[in-house]
Amino acid sequence: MDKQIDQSTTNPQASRKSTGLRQVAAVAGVSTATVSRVLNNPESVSEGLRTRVLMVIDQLGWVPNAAARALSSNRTGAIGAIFPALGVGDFARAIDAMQDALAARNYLLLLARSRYDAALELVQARKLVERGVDGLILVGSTRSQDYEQFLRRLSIPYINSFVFDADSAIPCVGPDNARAMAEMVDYLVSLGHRRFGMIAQTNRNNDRAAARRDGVRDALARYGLAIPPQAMVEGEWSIAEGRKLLRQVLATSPRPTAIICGNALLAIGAVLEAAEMHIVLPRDLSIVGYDDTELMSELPQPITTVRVASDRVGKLAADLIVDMLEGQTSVSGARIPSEIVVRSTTGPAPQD
Amino acid sequence: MDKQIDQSTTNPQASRKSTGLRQVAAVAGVSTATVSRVLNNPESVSEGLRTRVLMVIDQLGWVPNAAARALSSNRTGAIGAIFPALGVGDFARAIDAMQDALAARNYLLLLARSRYDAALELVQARKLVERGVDGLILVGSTRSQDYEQFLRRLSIPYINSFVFDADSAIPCVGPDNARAMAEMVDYLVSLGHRRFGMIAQTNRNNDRAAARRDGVRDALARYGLAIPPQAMVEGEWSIAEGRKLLRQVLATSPRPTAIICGNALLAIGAVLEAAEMHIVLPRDLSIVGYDDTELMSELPQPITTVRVASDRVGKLAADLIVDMLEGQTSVSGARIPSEIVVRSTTGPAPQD
DNA sequence: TTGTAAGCGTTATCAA
DNA sequence: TTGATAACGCTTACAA
Repeated sequence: MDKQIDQSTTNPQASRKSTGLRQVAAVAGVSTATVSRVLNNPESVSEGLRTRVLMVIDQLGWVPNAAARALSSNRTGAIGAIFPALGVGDFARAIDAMQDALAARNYLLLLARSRYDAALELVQARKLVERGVDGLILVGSTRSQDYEQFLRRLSIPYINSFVFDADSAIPCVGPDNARAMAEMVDYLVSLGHRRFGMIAQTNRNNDRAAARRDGVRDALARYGLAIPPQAMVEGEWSIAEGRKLLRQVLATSPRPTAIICGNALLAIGAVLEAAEMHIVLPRDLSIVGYDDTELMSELPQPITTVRVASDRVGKLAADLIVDMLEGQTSVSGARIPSEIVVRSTTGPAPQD
Repeated sequence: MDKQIDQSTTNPQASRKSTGLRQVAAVAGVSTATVSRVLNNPESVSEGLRTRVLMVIDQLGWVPNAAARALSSNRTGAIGAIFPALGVGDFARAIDAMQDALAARNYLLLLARSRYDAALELVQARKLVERGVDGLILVGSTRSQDYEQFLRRLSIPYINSFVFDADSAIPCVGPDNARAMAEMVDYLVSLGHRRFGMIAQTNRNNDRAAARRDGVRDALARYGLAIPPQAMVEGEWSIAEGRKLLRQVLATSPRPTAIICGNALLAIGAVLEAAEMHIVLPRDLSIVGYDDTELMSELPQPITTVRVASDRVGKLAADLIVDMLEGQTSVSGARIPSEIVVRSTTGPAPQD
């Protein structure tokens, strides 16, 4: 009796440890090294042993312990990404694509959110590094000194996304925000517009928004034009703000004939508010946005906007960082092209 | 000279290993156990040593290695969550709140996406468990046999979110989907509606959508009413589908006077399409949605809908799973209340 | 309150 | 191709 009861506890093989690589090795009658090789370097094991080990693994239902693996190999197979927001337009699409691309190459995506807060972003980066991510995907390219220093000391690769700078020392994957906006300005000027307003996305810790604003400013300057300070306002990311800010911009005199919005929701808000003010687009006013979400084309008045293939940003960023880790020779960034999608909110400038 | 130059490389202390807990201990003149305690159980260390150790940690810029920690303690401090989609309405809000709540309690959120695919969800769950998550937050409560078995064998806790079932053996945090819809039906019936149509979200691997549909059906049955098969259609999650399906439902005869949509985008599409068909809401037709995104109230015609505090779902789910891990006594689920938000798309049923 | 030292479950080096 | 065995960087009995 006693013996039977105690068996599971006293039997050294059974009791010592739950199923682990050691147990697999014991049952298969091979060394632990061989089991490990079957997983990480199957070609280096003879076929006979390989199939035998795989059978035992399956039979025992063994699942390797990621922590032990990470500790021993100094790699986790996880990539960290820090986004200002996760559920928002282009980021959401990029994240989906990124996750798929990483999964396809057997990496896990660890997501963090910085809320457009520089200090929080550094905290998040630290946490991800603690977790042992093998690489880091960041958004933008402008950072604090502390942050720069932290990154430089890192022994893991990282890249910038949603920006593109050919001269950057670290790889970038994204659109050229300034250029995209410059193209939009070219288009509007070609329609005869000379008086502009802008409902920009706030610049706070957002170099993409800043680049878009600069792109507009510089492009206008090339035509000898400028946006008067009162007609240049900023908001975050909401329809309500777009509505409010449109009224603000239209209150300036002389009234702009074209208004450039810094993101999709601001543009939607502006267009909806214009309708409520009985302003007819594009007869009385042209409005454009940035980012081409489903809403931009499905609302009663489809909105002219800049389209960036965010899913390509995500996929390429993921592939790039993995390439860097796996020692590909040619790892450089990529400029994701942007295009102007002309819809019904833009037309010739009204005659004075 | 030589000595100075070589110091950093030959000094055994400096060269042997990069900064680790051992080095911190050496520099602070304490044992490794004390350093560990300072991090994990600060009260058990005298104040003098504690501050000394903390200074050294800061000075050396030491970052603990999560893998080693996990291996040694058998806890990772990570919670896994699997959502059908990440960037969509209520899930996006819940994820944000979840992440904040977990961070506040020093846990990391590991996100995975199942795309409403049952097989993929099980794969994701396996991966998260391999990674060593301490707990799992799932969406819904209906799963395949394999999946159920996998979860039962797990030694870590898990919970269901976005559903509520008081009788469930495992904790649920979410709204009562059926009840929310039943309340909507009560409201519409009280307005005199008797002929209903439904643009449901597809049921495929989505027990929330199924519950909402059942909720509508059962509530109508209590009034002796039913939706004819042709007036019951389903779509995924897009404005375009909402538009198309509205036409389909309105083509049935007799024409419904009230149409219930299974999610926000379907409702928005239906309302926009109605406007294009010159159908005046709510005079000619009432339309309601589910989920209260910003768009539901900001579009030209604000839409009557069900509001669920998704951020509370996220926060409570996070707190609940951590409570379970930290051995709180009373861990039970929570029903998150829902409410009907009446806007301009609903009114008395038109007279025949 | 503090220290000693034995793991935790893998990988990877070296020999065979 | 395979096997022994020493790390990997922490946590945690147990002892002092």
